[in-house]
Amino acid sequence: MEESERIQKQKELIERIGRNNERDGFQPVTARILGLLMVMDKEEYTFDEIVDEMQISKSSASNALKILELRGAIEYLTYPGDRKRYFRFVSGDINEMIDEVEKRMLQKLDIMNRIIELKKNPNSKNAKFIKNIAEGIKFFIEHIDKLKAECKSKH
Amino acid sequence: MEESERIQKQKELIERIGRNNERDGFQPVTARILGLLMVMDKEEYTFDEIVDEMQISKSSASNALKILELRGAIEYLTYPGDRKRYFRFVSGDINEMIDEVEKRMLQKLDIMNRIIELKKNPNSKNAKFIKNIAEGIKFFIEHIDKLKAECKSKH
DNA sequence: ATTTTAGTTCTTTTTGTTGCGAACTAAAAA
DNA sequence: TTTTTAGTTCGCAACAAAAAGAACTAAAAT
Repeated sequence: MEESERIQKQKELIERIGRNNERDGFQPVTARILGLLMVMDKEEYTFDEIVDEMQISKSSASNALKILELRGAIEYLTYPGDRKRYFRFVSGDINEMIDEVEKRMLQKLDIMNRIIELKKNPNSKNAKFIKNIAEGIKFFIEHIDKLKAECKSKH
Repeated sequence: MEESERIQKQKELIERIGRNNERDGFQPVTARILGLLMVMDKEEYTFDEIVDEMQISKSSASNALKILELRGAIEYLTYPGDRKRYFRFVSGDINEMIDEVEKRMLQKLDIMNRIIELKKNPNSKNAKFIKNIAEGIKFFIEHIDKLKAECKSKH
């Protein structure tokens, strides 16, 4: 593959990652900056390089970078005698991802249990449906816990 | 607990479920109608009852119910000699939920692999980070598959 | 001391979403 | 045949979210 073609494909991938990250609650510009820092060969981008590369305003860049840093998705470093910040992607590990999935499942389980508690007739078809879902979620969460333990012992 | 208090708590729970469902990509009214059909004791609501209960316009109800039906979250049935549709919640089972989680993980894995493919230097720090995430995701997906198999044999 | 650099913060503009109401349709009832 | 019922569709107004721009700050360079 030619160099220019490869870079073109990297740019397209940033767009795809951007859309994917939006589903995790990042806003468009933020989502794509994270993509940039993940796919390109350059490992450290300055503020101005990001503004330039993404064709966005300084304010958008400033806000996006702040959010990404707070979420622990990126970090920046500085070099002596250079006032610029150098931003780079930080790898979040698999445990964090699993925790995220588990947290959402726990929230859903909590809701299901609350629905059941508030049912007048706990044997209605609807109540049984909900109980069944709650059982399934419980099963899933238990196995996620086992998986996390396994994951920890492996590393 | 008194009857009126219980119903009050059910209404509050609908609001909570609504916010939770919004995170799954449902819009506010849609998210809360799904909550209504999950928590209340009444198992079948007509179009007008939903309009009435949620204090929304017919058009909002119409659109929300269409979306919920297309997504397979609710269904409706009719009774002979009665033109009204009776809507009710349908339980999606745990396998669907697990599939959903797995699908998103597969998308992420695909993205990670694509990033690695397009790297100029596959041994850069950044590339190693990405490889590490990909490994973790692969590990997770494999265990999800085992879990699904186990889940199936149980039912 | 003034200018430049590297950003931040506040305000405005642009863009997108949400839900309503009015007009419509198709079937059933009167 | 006209009216009522049970909805659907479309356009619009109100609102919310995102990004831009302008004004600002603090440190460094000239």
